Amino acid sequence: MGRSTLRPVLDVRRLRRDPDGVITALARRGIAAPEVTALVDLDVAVRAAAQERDEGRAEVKRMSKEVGAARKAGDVAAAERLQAESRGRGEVASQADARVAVLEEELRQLLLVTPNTPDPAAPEGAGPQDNRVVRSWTPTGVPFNEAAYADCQRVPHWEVAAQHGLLDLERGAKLSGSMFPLWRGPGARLLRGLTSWALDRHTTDGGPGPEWEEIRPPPLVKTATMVATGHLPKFEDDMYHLERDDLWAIPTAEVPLTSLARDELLDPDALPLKMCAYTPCFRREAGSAGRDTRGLLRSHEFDKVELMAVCAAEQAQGLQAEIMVRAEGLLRDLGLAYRVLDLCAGDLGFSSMRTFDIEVWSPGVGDWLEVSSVSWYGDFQARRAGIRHRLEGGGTAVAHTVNGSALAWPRVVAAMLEAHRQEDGSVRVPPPLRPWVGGLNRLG
RNA sequence: GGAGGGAUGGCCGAGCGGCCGAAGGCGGCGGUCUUGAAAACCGCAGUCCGGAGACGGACCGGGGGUUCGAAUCCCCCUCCCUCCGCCA
Repeated sequence: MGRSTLRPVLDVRRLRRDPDGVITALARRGIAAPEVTALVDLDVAVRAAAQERDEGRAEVKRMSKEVGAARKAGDVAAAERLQAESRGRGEVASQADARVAVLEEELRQLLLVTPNTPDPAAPEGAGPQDNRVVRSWTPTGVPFNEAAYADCQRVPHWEVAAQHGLLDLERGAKLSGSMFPLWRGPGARLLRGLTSWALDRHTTDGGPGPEWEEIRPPPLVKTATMVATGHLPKFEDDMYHLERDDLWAIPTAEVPLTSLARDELLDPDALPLKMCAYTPCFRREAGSAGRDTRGLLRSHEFDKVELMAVCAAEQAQGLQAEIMVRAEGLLRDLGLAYRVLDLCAGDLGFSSMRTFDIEVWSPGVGDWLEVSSVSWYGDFQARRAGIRHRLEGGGTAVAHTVNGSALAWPRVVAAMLEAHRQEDGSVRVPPPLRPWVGGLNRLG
């Protein structure tokens, strides 16, 4: 009988082969060595018990065949003697099996909450302050200078939005509570236009590489789907859960897109699987109440267009680079200054090996706002999700996954409302976006 | 919500206590034939775990049970399909 379909995460064999390497790698993100050695010890115990179980079962199988033969030969006495002996062996085997089950479950639970090892190329560091800025871009081509923004641009977007009737946060709160923005009129139109624009860009126009397939996944998913990407069990408090039907509201399209290939064995020529999806994203934001929550800075529900790829190991970093180019291309067309951060080991998300964040400058807020996070997960998620592919020379391998936002709209809109605000208070719509908002060239 | 029927390898589909890791087909790979391709014919080939290997074990939706022995029998769960009801 098989066991749970929820597999571990970190490759146990890697742990076995190179425990010191894993200890060193996880230390970079603050995991203490004893937590890793506990995993190694558990693995040794699992294998010892499994060997005992397997030997017992082999005996039972062999004897059972003899029972069949004895019966056929009409030797009832021999058959009964063998049956009795086999029964004893079977009991020993099932006791060993019970120990295996307990130990395996213990190991699995620990692995499920053990994060991925950072890529050696990820910068050293303990937290956000240590992230490295790898490049930045401004619409003028002049190096970024906070002082270069005019007074008319230094108005926070919630004021700009209120001025032009783009957002109705009070009524959003009336309907659903705070941090549930309600968009109206041209604001709603702008949001819809951005989504169509990005989807069309990624799924039809060239850009680097062949196009991405447009997907519209369900925004509510089962527990197994949330576990596959690493969002459960560790981050349960950040998720909306529908008790009655045991469904979870997705925090990002990454969740359903990754599970598209869950438990599948893919042909090599099907790779890379390149998917693009718009979805609403739901986040409880437990513990972040009052912090950076004004206007569109942080909300419980927002729209995002996501790019997600399932691929072979050697394709992963190229795809990560492609997603970066695509996400940055949108920001350039929107004329927004941005910078790219190479996240340090200590600030990396749970499942990630290497992540680049893209942040736009918000002159009204006076800060950089994260609008995209582009991550390479190695085989961490694919191992959980059971996504494998065949190899050209025969055999199989666990796939790699890569994804990134392109883009998360509320903060992009925030930056647009501020950076594109004119002397007269109106907001200029960037030309590339105009065909998607009915030719509208200004708000207000 | 009510009533039935299903879930088997990469895919489709047989099997319904031991000779079944599992017929057959499709798809894949390697040949033969061909100027080349197609067709036809012949052959090879499941996945996972442990092991240097020999080899051993697991896997027929998931979990549990019966049995010397389970894809096959029993129980529970999940999912899918059909019909009825309701409905954007």
